[in-house]
Parts: sequence; C-alpha cells; structure tokens
Amino acid sequence: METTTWYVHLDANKFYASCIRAFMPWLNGCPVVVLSNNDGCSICQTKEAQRLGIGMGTKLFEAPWPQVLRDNDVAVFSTNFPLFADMSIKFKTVLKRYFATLEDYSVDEEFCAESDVPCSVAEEKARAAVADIGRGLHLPVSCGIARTKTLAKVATRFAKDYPGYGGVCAIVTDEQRCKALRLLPVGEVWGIGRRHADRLKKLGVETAYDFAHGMTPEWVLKHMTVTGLRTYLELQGIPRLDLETVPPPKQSIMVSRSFGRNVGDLDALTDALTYYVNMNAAKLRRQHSKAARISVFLSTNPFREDLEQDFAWLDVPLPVATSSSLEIGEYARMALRVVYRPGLWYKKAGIMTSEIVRENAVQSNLFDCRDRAKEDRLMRAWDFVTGRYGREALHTGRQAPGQHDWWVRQEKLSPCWTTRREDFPRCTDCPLPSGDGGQEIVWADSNGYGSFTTRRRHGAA
DNA sequence: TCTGGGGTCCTAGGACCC
DNA sequence: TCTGGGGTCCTAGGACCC
Repeated sequence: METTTWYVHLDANKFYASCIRAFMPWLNGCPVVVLSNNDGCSICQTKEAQRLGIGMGTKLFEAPWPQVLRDNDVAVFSTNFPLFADMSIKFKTVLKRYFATLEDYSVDEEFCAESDVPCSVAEEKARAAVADIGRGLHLPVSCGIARTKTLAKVATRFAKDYPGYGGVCAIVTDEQRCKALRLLPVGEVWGIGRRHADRLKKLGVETAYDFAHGMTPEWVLKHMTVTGLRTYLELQGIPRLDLETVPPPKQSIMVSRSFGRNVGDLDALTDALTYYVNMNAAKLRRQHSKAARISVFLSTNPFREDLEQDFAWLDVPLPVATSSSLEIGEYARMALRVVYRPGLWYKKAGIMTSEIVRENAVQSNLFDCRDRAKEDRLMRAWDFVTGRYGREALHTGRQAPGQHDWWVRQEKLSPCWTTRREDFPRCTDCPLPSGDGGQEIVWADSNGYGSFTTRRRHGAA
C-alpha cells in the first residue's frame, strides 16, 4: 500500500470573538467585534458583523460606524489577551488527546500529521476532536485534511465556507484537489500575499489552479523565490513543508505598545519602557535564552500631522548576553535618555532583544564584574512570584506601581473568565422550575456582564 | 480620544578580506 | 601592459504569516 502522510489543519473560527461567546452564549448569532489595542480598529469580526460591512482594520470610531454599531446592537470588546491565550492553551490541550504529532502554528491554528493510515482514519479523529472542542470549550473549529500543509489550509477554507462538510473537509483525490484549486482565488492561498497576487492577476492568473498548473517552476522561482516555489509544489500535492513539532527558539523578541494617551515626560516613558523590558526579559527566560543586543525605540503619533514627528531607534550591544530584567532595564533606560527629546509627544515605545543565544552557551567577558549567578537566582525568584501572583506583584524601583496612566485604552474589556479569580464565572445550583430531574446552573461574572442559564442532569459530571 | 503587535525568510548589493 | 577574484559577512528592503 502506498504510504502517505495526511496533514490535518485545525483552525478556530473567529477565535477572539468565539472566546467571548464561549462565556456569553447569548451572543451566538449576534454581531460581535473585537478591537485592537487602544480600541482603535476591528481585528476580529463575526460573520454577522462582516455582513454589516465591518472588516479587518475598520476604524469603528469614524463615521458611519458608531451609528451602525448602535443600530445593530453590535457587541464590541477590547482585546483580552490573557483570556485568548488561555483559551488557546485549552484548545491545544484537547487536540493532544487525539493527535500525537502537532505543530503549534499560531494562537488559533494547529497542524497535525497522521502517517501510513487511510485518510478516513485521520478524518474520524478530526471529527471527534472538533466535536470535543465544541462540547467542552464552546469553540467552533474548522478542519482541513490533505497531502500537503498548503492543501490542508485550502481544505479548511472549504470546511469554513460550506456547512455541508460539518466542519471537516478532506482533499483526497486529484480530482478533488483540482476542483478546490479552481474555486480558490489565487490571493487566498497561504504564502501568496497581496503583492504577488496583484502581479499574478495582471498575467491572467486568477485562481490557485491557474497558478499551480499554468505557470512554469522557472518563472515562479525567479519572481517569487524559493518560498513561492514551495507553495507552487505544495498546491500540486508535492509536500515541501514539514511539521515543525519543536518550535525553533526566537531570534528576536519585541515588546511594544501604543500608549493610551500622548506621553511627553521622561518619567512616564521610563515607567512604560521598564514595564516592556520586564515582559521581554521574562520571555527570554521562558525560552531559556539570553540576548546580546537590545534596541529601544520611541515614536510619535504619525497620524497627528499637526505635531512634530520623530521615530528614534537605538541599538545597544551588550558586553555579555543576559536575560536579567534589571540589567536589560539599565541599558534600556540609558538608551531612552539618548533618544528622548523633551517637548515631543510620544505615542509608542518598545524594546527588542536580539542576538539571542541559549542560556548555557553564553560567551563571557574578561572585564565583566557582574555577579551573574546571583542575578539569575533573583530572576528565578521573580518569575516564581509573578507566575503565582501576577505580573503586577513585583516592581523594580523605576516603576510606579499601579499608576500606569500611559496604559493602552481598553474601555470594553471582557472579564478574564479563566485566569483571574475574581472573574471566574459563578455557578449557582437551584432547582429547575419544571420537574425534568435536572439542575439549573446560573453563570454570572463580577463585572455585571449578565448571566445565562444552562441545564444539567443530576449525576452528570 | 481611538489608527495593532508581533514574527520569519529571502535576496541583492556593498564592504571587506586575503 | 596586465588594473584580480573568490569568499564571507552584514544590512536594507521586500515579501509573507497570524
């Protein structure tokens, strides 16, 4: 028998909005929108919201949108990353019960692989996993199965668009592959962005099929480099992308945010930058690495043409690679004092760490007189305390606890239902009005977001 | 008032070295 | 007179992803 690896791609539908709906089921069927940082624009919108014309990046504070939101009772939420990240972990934990080989592709997507089995076996597992996630987490998931990762992503598109598939679509035969590619606009292929799509369209290439079967490999290599060629072959059913089961360590880590207001004073900028440094260094330690270079940047609001503009970036090579929040903070604040210009209104700051090495492969420096072992121990203690009591539990002397008035604007924040004790849904047992032998369970949350009822039979888990 | 925040890979071309 | 040539490193820019 021919041996094949079946690539299984799972994608949570409208992930951020679905995380909210999981805890507010009365929003199912209603338009829901999740905003970017600072509540600036839409980054996730349900089908109902899309039908009103809201898309990725729509600036909802501009006309006509405020009126549209009001007229249609659109539920609008700020980003809530603690909630989304935690739901992502739960989603992936369930998948691990079904698939042995997984690749964590993104917050809401996973690739899995099943080798040397008929496609029907992979499909059966996928259907069970999708049903399990729907039941347990109330997250809608779509799944595509094919011989290459790129084709599996194509299949997922069809699983999403056509309810007839019941959430799982497999591309098994060559006939199915060609049919799917003929229906798919070339710009929607994974790996073909807008630039290449525009260029291809000018050459008369409209669909994924036109691309995979109408172009020569030489042309693709010349104009779209080897990455384009990989996509081209994958669409033909020739696997060129493996599952990355072990995520490669990051080569650079960036933490940056826009402020909720314009910031002009150095103290507030120092406070913000120190906060970002602490997040950045914690990410380094989490992947057991250290960085030998940091970069600090500071920028004004480019949309405020009436104000003087500045975009400053400063690289600082470090004497010894480090993951210490304290040491990185010292250099970052030095850099900040260099790039800072009094009198300007800043809108965004950030810190990037790069030249990242494994923490046990650090090149030492003859003139280094820092007690690095002690600092490493201090950081381990720091991580333990903040891991247990939250990021706000510890501060360095440079920070002003609880006074982050530069913090991103999040006026429509949903509760952290799964990660903050005060926000846990409350569960109250009470008898059902009609005697069907069950219990009514009332969920509510501390922010007064309302409550809903669900029924559960006696004795059920 | 509000305009996201991360990342990766590839290539061309210049600098530099022997 | 012949005005090298091969190799590597670095950077900027472009393209892509979620």
